[in-house]
Amino acid sequence: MDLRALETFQAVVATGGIGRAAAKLHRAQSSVTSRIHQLELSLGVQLFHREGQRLHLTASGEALVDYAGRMLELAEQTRAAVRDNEAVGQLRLGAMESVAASRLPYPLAEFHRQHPQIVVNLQTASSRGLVADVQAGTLDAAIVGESVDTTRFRSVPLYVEELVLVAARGSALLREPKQLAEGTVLVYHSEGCAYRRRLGQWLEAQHIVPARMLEFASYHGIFAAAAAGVGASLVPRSVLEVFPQRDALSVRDIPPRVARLQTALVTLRTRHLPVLAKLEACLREDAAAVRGGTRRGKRTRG
Amino acid sequence: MDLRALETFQAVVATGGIGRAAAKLHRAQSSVTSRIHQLELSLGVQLFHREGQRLHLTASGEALVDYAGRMLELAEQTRAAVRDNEAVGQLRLGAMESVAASRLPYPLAEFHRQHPQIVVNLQTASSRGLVADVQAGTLDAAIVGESVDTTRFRSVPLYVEELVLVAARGSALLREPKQLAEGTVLVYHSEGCAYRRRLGQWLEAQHIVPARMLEFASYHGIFAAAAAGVGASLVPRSVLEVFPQRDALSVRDIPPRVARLQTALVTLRTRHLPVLAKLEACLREDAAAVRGGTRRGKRTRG
DNA sequence: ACATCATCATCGGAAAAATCGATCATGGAC
DNA sequence: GTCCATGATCGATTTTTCCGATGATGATGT
Repeated sequence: MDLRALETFQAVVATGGIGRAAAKLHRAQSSVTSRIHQLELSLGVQLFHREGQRLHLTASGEALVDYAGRMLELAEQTRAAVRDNEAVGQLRLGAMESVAASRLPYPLAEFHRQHPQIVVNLQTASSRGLVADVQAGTLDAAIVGESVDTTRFRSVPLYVEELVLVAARGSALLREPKQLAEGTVLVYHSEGCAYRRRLGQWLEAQHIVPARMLEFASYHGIFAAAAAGVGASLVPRSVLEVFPQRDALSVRDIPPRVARLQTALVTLRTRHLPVLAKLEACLREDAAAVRGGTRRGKRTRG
Repeated sequence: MDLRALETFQAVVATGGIGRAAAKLHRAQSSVTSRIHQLELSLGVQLFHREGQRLHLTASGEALVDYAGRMLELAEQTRAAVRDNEAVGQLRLGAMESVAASRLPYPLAEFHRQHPQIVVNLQTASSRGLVADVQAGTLDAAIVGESVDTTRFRSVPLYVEELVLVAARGSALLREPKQLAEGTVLVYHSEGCAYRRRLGQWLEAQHIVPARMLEFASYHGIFAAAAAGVGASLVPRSVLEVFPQRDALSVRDIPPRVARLQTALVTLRTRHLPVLAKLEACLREDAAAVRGGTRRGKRTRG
């Protein structure tokens, strides 16, 4: 049984003749005849009763009419369903460097696995810059640690980052927050960085003014400097976890109120891309898995 | 999209690999690869994400898994449905000569159209003989004008025959029933004939004893003799209607109580043939059409 | 009665598709 | 590094599908 044979059969029934069906299907009459015969053979049943020139449906044939219609309909639905699940084009996604480094690799891989046709354009910037880019339409979506105007933006909570103080293993800087005033604080170079702002607010509330500040363009730089004993920094624990030489660093928690920072996927309410919903699904699923500690397929290498 | 391609796809998903699917389907690995590629091409969609050697379903692929299952299931149902509607074998049907001549041609043609594989073995005999044959198992079913024992037989009412008196056009025999005593009465040769019995009862009730009786083996004989002025006979109007030279005959009604005779399809309760149900359906439908006067496809030739 | 038309079946060859076997490419395991 | 498992690719072969021509059959028109 073949879908094309069913179509042929349906055409013969609809037009009431093999010749007319052949014309309708732009095929030779002999082809239609063969096809019907083959269908009858494969079903082991006579579909038409031939008396002279005219064809009449047999009981089996009448049964098949119904099922053929259903099968072809389902085939059409299948094509449509598969088509609808196929997203094409590109997706411009922005994220904070920290998120891009620690959180995104897995869900983005998953997304690409599910939608190989989508070209994901990932840019990193500060939270404020990202929100501005989404607003400007330069980005389709961004993952930020900012709270945004919910009238213009749609904001889907994703990960809760926990900020921790890090410094070289054994460094005196972590013993008490006040010690930070004596040393160098390593910060991300952009003013729009949500973590840097959080750090600034915390220090200010405690009337701590660091002796020196060093700006870095990447977390690798910050970690390298911290590990070398240059100073201390406030970083998300998730980023620290993907830092290869994290054994060279000491970590110190800070009060949860200051430490916890919600990140969210932010999109313009006016922009509705079907692809975006798929990406959002991947991210939410991953965030949920991270919260539950059961990220499937996660490979922990020795 | 092809059902075999869907099976292949399903096998690949089930076994988790093209090679294993090929083994399962007893096909070469390259064939499966081609088939999947062709399926992807025909759907215009990437079903698997190839990273290195392993295959992962894309979102489109996952959608197809569901639909492929449904399609193959429906295909199986189709095969089953068509098979179930296919009846094979032979059917031994008995009928009174009158019914066989006047009523059966159309519904039997319809039945044969619907079930070309069934060999219908039609025998004519008297009502009593037919019932005996059904009882003996020589016949699968019979159409008779008898009332039968409903504990052993199943009886489905079909046609109501109307018996009429016929004789040569202008014959005096039809003027009054009593005239029959003066002439020759033409009867069917079997004692078991329901019509003949009805005639006998009627004449007896009126204390009419025909001068002569002639037995015939067929209605053609009776009609020919009647038309030739040999005598009168009591025949079903339906048979008269299919007699070509009916213009040579005069017809006279008799009281409905005597004239009307119900025929029925009789089968043994212990015998259940699926084919028989189909035949019964054809006969009932035809009988209903005759009652309603709307027998479809009936061709009245000029 | 005869020719004509419409219809479907059959046949042989051509075109297309599916399959196979062998080989290559790639990434992981030892 | 070498093996091993896995798919992709290629050319040859087999199978399937299609076409065009021809034949058979019954209805229609003259």
